[in-house]
Amino acid sequence: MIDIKFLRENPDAVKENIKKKFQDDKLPLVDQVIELDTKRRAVQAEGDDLKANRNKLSKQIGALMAQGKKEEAEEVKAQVAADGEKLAQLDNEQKELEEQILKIMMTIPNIIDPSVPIGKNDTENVEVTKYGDPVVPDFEIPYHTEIMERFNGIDLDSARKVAGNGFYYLQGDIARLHSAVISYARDFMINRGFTYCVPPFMIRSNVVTGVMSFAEMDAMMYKIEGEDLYLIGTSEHSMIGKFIDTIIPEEELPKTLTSYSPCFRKEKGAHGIEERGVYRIHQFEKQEMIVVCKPEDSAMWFDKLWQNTVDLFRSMDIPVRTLECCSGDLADLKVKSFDVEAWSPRQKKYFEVGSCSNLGDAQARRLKIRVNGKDGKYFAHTLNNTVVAPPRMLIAFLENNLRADGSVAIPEVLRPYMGGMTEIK
RNA sequence: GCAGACGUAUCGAAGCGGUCAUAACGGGGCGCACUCGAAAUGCGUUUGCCCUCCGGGGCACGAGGGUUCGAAUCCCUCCGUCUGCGCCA
Repeated sequence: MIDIKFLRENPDAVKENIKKKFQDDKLPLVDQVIELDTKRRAVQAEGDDLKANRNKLSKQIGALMAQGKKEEAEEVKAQVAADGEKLAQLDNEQKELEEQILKIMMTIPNIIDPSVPIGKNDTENVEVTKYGDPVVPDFEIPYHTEIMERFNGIDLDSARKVAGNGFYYLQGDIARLHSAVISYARDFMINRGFTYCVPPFMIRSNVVTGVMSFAEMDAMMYKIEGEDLYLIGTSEHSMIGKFIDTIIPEEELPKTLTSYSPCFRKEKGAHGIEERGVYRIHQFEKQEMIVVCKPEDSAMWFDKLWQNTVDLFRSMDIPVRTLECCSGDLADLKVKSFDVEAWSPRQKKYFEVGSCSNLGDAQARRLKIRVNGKDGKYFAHTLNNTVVAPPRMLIAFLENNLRADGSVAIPEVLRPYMGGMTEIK
């Protein structure tokens, strides 16, 4: 969410930004919200005057009552009552206007970074850098579930019976590998100075609306029946929510946290969960990183964050590349975003395994996350990035470490987490 | 889950229908004075948001409603904390 003051003073910049995101249908909203805002301020001014008057008269009544001048007090009471209806009406009007303004402001996209490439949708995302050689071996790489099944590592049939499509049982060495990756990723981030955190896996609706847009909420979040609780779609939600309504002393920044959680997603819309296997599912586990920092530091942190994911994958010898989200593919709350993609020797292309985002002050404004600085208070900047989401990373892992004889090599760094195993066979 | 108590600034806490909200009183922090320096002492300072014709004005006592001319104070709902009982990994 952008600052309405900024919108008021720079309507053209906001419109230009909307155009860059190819959301021209939202253009009229800018003038609309300015008009509503002007009205709101007028209504507030009028209401405030009436309240000032009421406060003054109420004080007089108090004084008169104290002196025992009952009749005079009654007279003044009548005066206050006269404005009562008008005041109630103005209050209502103001509230209504504020709601309308907020609703629109929530849909106006955040101002994107000047470096973001302009493009309509994900087909126009831009490759930034490749890391490692995308090797295609001379033997055939089977579909990832097939590799898993060879080791009796997955049971999708039972999962479908128990929970439906989009769930899985991981078993044996594959399940162990899954946990090993999470543990390794956790320690990897701890070694880079991040603080490990296990957050709540459910959050209240006010946190949900603070961290994501309505569209995302509808497509992603599972609601707990009869409670004001949602299952988190990523630990980013509870980790950013941790700072709701706080004023952080400037010297405590940056907050650099790495969190573990299961993630629950409806995956409603575009691709659904038709895809076979564990690529797109309703439940997965993820190691995440988030940063809360000063505005001037967020660009620097953005680069550090995606670099962490690249380094993690490279330490397991998986080729990756970074892909920059173009303007049209960028979620409304985001200033800039990179996907980290891993190489799939089977598909002979890269596929998404992580997403790194700089939200600027958009989440902070919604959640009231402020910093107490030398020159006053300001909204913090927030960022988040996937360290690793194992089901998806297992695909990359198995495909890239599969040998011609059907065994899977365990890279050096993971062995301590696998009880010393050097391969799965 | 049941019952009771509670939620006021940075912390403890007073106020329980108007004279109490930049909030009493106390602690802490910061600044100044005294001092060679420190301690002690003294003085000062220490919430956020909205509007503004920059004179001011409004809002906020966990959150949201209600009663009232007027609510921190009375009533209702919700959230949270504590204590006891119950239940549970």
